[in-house]
Amino acid sequence: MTEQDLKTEEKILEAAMTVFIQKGKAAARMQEIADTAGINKALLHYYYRSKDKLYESVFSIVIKQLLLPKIFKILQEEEDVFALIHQFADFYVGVINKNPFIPLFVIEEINKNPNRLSNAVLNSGIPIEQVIARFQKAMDEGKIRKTDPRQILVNLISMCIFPVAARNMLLPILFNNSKTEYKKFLELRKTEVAEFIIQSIKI
Amino acid sequence: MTEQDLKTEEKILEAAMTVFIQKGKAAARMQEIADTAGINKALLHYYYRSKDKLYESVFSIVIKQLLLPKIFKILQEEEDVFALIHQFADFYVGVINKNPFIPLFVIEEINKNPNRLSNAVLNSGIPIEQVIARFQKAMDEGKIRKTDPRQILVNLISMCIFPVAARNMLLPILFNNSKTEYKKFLELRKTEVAEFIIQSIKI
DNA sequence: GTAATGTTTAACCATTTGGTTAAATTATTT
DNA sequence: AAATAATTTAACCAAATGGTTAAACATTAC
Repeated sequence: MTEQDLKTEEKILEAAMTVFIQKGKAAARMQEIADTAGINKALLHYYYRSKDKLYESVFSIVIKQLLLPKIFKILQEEEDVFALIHQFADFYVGVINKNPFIPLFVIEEINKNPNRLSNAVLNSGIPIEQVIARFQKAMDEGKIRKTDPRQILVNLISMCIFPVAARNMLLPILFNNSKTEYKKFLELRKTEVAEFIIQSIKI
Repeated sequence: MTEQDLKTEEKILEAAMTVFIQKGKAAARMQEIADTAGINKALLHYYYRSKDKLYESVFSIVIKQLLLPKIFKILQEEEDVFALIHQFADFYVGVINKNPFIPLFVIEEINKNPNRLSNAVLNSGIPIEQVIARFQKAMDEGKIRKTDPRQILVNLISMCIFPVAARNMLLPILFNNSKTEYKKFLELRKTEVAEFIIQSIKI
């Protein structure tokens, strides 16, 4: 049944996501994925023939449906540079926070399969150069001080992603293991990061 | 022979480091580590009984000898907040750049063994609170604008670590796969990150 | 109701991999 | 030279794991 089909496939994908993220591809066990999905190994292979194929699917979903399209579109839509930075930080921190597994997943993938993600990004039509150009333009117009615009972009991305990727390190060290405190902290970051950057680059 | 002993043990540790970082613990193969070290599997087990023990050794070295002691001492020595930020960024970017495997290694470890690293940090006597307090003091003195000092610290760490961890993603996207360009970029970051922060928080 | 599809069970296979062992060889020490 | 330690070779084992298969059962479609 189509209805049931989707449900099971969804269940599998979510389970696979969880396990692949927690354990990494190599350490992830098909049995555990099946268990997490509430089905058995045979059915798991019935839907996704191999571990590789399953991983491929998960990766594809994470990248194509969660990361690429939504995130960077903002950069095209927003006119003002400062508003753009705000939108970006707000949305990016939000997405990452909702899917805290993404950064690690992506970072791990990057290092084991360097070309795949960068190709995906490069082929996605994401106008990185346009973003860079936008910063450049703002510099030329005297709105922000002059620096390598890539530094700004890297700073922005770093500050959005890292705190989530390093969550398990920050939690005990900075937040006494209080998850609510950490959540509040991340919530504040949505505006904080943008303000931090704007404060730094505005003239 | 003591001389040879150290050499072989060193070779093994370096090889293990390389492989563990590139592949992650689970995907790392003892055979590959042996090959990388230029020895055979039997000798590998002769020195380090098991994969777990070997990993433990590598992790211990990375954390204790490379990360913890050197990095944060600066924070105690430097008087001026701005100088402190400069020293920190300079040193941190430098260390990470020299050992670009560290961030991923640590991040992976964090997520598979959440307590170990944070315990290490907490038990290392590193005065995180003092760092926070230093920012706080600078705020009280009206030297920097008021924010959650943890935000500053997290920003600092994020901007130092992330660009290296995401190296393989940034390289093709922002630097046309030019390693020299990327290296220049990171070299500049040593001062750039500090300036970026100071510019943002100074009054 | 019957065919098709989804799902379970459970046994099974092939491969990979961590780890061992024992014997032979080479280098070091004393 | 003799003893000791380092290193290699190569065969081997046990466990884990990805993946298969076939038969039975359940559910849904037509």
